[in-house]
Amino acid sequence: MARKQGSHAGITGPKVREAALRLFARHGYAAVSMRQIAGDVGVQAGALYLYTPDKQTLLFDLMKSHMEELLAAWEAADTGGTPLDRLEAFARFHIRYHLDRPDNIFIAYMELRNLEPDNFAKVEGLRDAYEARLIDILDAGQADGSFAVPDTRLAAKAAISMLNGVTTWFREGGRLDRAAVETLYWDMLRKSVSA
Amino acid sequence: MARKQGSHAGITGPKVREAALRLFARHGYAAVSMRQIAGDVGVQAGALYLYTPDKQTLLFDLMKSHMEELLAAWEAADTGGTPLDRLEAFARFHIRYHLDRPDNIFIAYMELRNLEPDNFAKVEGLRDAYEARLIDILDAGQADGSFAVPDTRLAAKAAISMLNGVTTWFREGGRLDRAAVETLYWDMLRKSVSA
DNA sequence: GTCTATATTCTGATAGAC
DNA sequence: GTCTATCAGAATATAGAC
Repeated sequence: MARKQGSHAGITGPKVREAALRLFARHGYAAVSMRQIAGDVGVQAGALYLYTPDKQTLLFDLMKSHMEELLAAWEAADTGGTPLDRLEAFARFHIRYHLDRPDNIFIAYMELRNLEPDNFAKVEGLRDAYEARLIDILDAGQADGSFAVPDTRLAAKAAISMLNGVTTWFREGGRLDRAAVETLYWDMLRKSVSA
Repeated sequence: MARKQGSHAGITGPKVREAALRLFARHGYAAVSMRQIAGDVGVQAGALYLYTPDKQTLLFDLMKSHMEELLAAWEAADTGGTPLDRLEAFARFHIRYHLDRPDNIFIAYMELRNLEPDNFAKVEGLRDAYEARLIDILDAGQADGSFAVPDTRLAAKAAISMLNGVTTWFREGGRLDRAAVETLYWDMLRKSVSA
């Protein structure tokens, strides 16, 4: 990365990232111009290039940061216990984390195809690492008989797809509140892997 | 729609739609230029405007057609029976239909944000109509005690999210074949709504 | 039914003033 | 650290020849 690291670490750098995240999530990477991002931040288009070498790197940095923070947050949230305990912790963590950051999950799952091959491979690796945490839990439950999951790799993908879906429809102040949604999803997930 | 209906109904019209579908699914609506579509079909960019009034209408027509065909196909596939029978039919139909048309579901769920408000409302209405078919099945099962689904609207969304996920990772000739995938997903869905 | 040519606007990115 | 000015190319869409 050719960005001048730290030397412009004022307030504008983070604002550029925030604006890019919001706009990419809302309209898609390809549909958003550097001028739009600049306008949102309140600077001219040329000024963006003080904070990122190019548009592609801006997207990649956002996705990479998101996945790394997601992984670190789960490591911190995983308190151990029985496979069932851990699966519940995972489900509730995943929903809560993503409802707090709807823009992040949007770009993490929808802009993969706009990454250049090298960047794609790196982000996909991080995503696989996160999925592997869930597979480990399912394997443990399958081994001790608390789950009946014939294919834990497929089940992990199915579970994450289901949980991710919540961000596409949940709206604050709607028919169901966060706690209710969290519990309803956990209830379905728990039963779906039950013995 | 200002397109000259039928008068150019040779072979190029369908080819334009096929190329647009494939390219939009692969790279995203905003990232694909009319020149790329034209190049893929083997005509010049200007010639596309004989088959569509503009790029936006091309996207909208693809999404609308897909949703209408999906609805009609399910109406034909729904053979009735117990709620459990119908849910199994729905799950297997949905997976099979979408694995046969990966490009369609890709744009149907990822390009909504690129539709203009009027077009968005129409496509969302069709999507809601499809979802309503699943809600009906869940309601019936909840009423006769064969399912335990406290919130059928949320459950329908969760189920469709889970089933849709299959298109993001399934590859022909991979570790699992279609029949195995279909059965594994159905098994999870069945348990997730079980009493 | 497709072509070439073109109008107009926008794109990502850079140079250099202040 | 942000500005203005600008480059070179690509975007959608149209006009009119054949």
